Amino acid sequence: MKMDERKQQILLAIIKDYISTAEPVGSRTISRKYKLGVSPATIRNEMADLEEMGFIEQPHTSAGRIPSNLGYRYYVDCLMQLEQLTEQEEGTIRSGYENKVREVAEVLNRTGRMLAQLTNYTALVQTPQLGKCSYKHIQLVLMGPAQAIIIVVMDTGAVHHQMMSVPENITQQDLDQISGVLNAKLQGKTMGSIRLTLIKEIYFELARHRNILDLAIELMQDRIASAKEDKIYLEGVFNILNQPEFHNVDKVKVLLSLLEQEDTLRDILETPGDSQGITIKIGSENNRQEIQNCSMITATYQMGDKIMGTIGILGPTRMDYARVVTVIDCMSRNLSRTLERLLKGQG
Amino acid sequence: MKMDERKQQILLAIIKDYISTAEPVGSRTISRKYKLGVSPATIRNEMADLEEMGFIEQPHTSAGRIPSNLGYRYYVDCLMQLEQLTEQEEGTIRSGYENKVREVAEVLNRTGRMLAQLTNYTALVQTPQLGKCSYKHIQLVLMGPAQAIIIVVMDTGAVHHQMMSVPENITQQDLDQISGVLNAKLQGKTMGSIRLTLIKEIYFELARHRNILDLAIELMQDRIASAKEDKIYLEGVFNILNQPEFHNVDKVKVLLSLLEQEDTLRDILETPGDSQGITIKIGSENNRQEIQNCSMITATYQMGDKIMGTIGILGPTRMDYARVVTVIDCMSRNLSRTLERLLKGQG
DNA sequence: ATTAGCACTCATCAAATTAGAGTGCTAATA
DNA sequence: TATTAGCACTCTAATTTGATGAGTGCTAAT
Repeated sequence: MKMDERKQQILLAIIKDYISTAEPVGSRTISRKYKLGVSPATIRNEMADLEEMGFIEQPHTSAGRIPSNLGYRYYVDCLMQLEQLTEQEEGTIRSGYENKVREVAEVLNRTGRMLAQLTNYTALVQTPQLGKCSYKHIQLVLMGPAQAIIIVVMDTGAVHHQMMSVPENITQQDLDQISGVLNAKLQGKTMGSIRLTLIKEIYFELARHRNILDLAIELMQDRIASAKEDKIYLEGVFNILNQPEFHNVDKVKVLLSLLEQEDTLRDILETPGDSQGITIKIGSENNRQEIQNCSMITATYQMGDKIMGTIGILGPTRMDYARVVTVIDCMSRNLSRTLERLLKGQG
Repeated sequence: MKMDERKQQILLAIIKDYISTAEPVGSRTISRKYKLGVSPATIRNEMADLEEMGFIEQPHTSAGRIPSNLGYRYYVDCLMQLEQLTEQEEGTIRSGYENKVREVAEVLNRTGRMLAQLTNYTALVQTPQLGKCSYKHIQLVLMGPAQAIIIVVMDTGAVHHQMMSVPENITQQDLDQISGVLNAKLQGKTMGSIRLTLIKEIYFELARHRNILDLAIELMQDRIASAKEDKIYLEGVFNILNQPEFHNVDKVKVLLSLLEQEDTLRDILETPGDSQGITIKIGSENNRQEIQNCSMITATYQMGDKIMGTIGILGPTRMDYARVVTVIDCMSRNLSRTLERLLKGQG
């Protein structure tokens, strides 16, 4: 069977209608609302074909048709026409980013809120991945008789800190000395790029403070790099409760218990390969089977030309793909631009 | 009408039964399950009295009785007998706190998770309130040609940071000088306690860097102190979906949209006066009318003898008060102890 | 003061009924 | 040959009905 022009139009009509009404679409509706110039009977025949081809399905005998995952996929790949944002929406976004911002975290936070608000779905925003950014400044600060804090500033502007124990007799001068050497050796280096030889150099220069160094380097590598690899902001979780597919509390429960764990969020956001740009995962294409009735649209954002993280929208498979793609595209560009401006130029 | 011994016992039975079953309690049930040695008819008479007194109410004519807010209040104030935690639970808590912890944030996070897990309700954990803790260390770090980060370490171990613009020609030496003066003047001072005279002293010593100072002090006072006054961790939100009173999606929606805003969380956690120890707010006693069918049990935690923040459990008014009070009491003590150990002694 | 007995109320559940949307097929039509 | 009108059929969802049973309040007996 071939996919001719008319079949495409009918499929498009079914998908558009289902996206906006959440009700199975019947032949009569199509012939009335989307004037294709043919009678319901003809549409019925075509629909039988589309069903056989796997693009649509029938919830039960006497109901209309709904798109299948394959149908959505075809729509997204071949039929979808992107929407334009309204003047007003563009304005909202622009002013959201133009507003004075000093911190990366704040920008990301705001991004999440705007995404959720503009799409009415749930937004996920991943903070920059530390492995990919480099040390800007390292500072050890004495806190108490045997305690210090190690503060690590990355070139993205992110600041991480961690308590550590130090020998009783250590002074702030000692710590300053250590900080000095660490800075000299590590500044500008990516976390991933630190080699053993470099570490040896540091130990050589600071043989006296061996045990503090052990701890400091362990903290910098393990703790800060792995434990806090990236954080994921969630925004607009309750938006999803407005969708009719989540009027059943059990489904909500499954989803919420999933979203409450950051690990799974990371899993959900992940895209196969290092795909740049926009990725759409529909239903069973998702990494988690708990969200088989959801779709995920993600985009990466970058600083300069390094991809630093991902933002995404989670909604039902019946989501408004055209709109979400437009929004997320616009937002990821704005986000990249803003971050760059924030860090390179002056905030 | 007077509240005699038997009325109390009947009220207690109703409340206990309703807490565990979520179903209206009838006279027959009480006489059978809780052998008070009287017939259902007698209990019916007493129940009519209790209803007139406002302690219980009838959802509809042919149903049993459920406790009213006033009934819960009487229970909590006069009838409730605290539960003991099991050996195992005590163990869980102890080991949860014994595990190596280096950071305040981590301890609080874990506290939230344990609270949610032990009670099966939603846990709220407020981070230490900045206004009440004092500056330990202030550091300005040059980031770029005209940008710096101000890092503020509090005596609680909390670290706050904020980007700021600085004049083009400023050097790290300048910033070190400023940091030095700020430290000398502000170390050990509470945020609330800084007086104008002190600020003047600082300006006098650093007249040269007036504009940086303006910004730094503004940031320290406004931004860090107010914007980040305290953060509130939410844990186990989806636990509440297990409660039959939230089997209706609309109610869930109201609750979730409330919990998604940190401001309202703060509002909800707030207790009238500076009440130390455990506070119970039942139904309409809550600050927000959206949670009139919920109760909130909170406890404060301290460092030394300063009250630093609040932890709380949010559940339906039909929550297991006896258990939650025990759990939260135990947790807040453990938390206070752990924080003290973490900061005073060595982590 | 307590209790047995009884009439009464009301929510809940299941079965029966109805209404309507939508289909697939067939035969007529262009 | 492609399209369409017409019609019988199917199935869901909504509504109605009736039965069930839990629970009450009242009264009169204990």
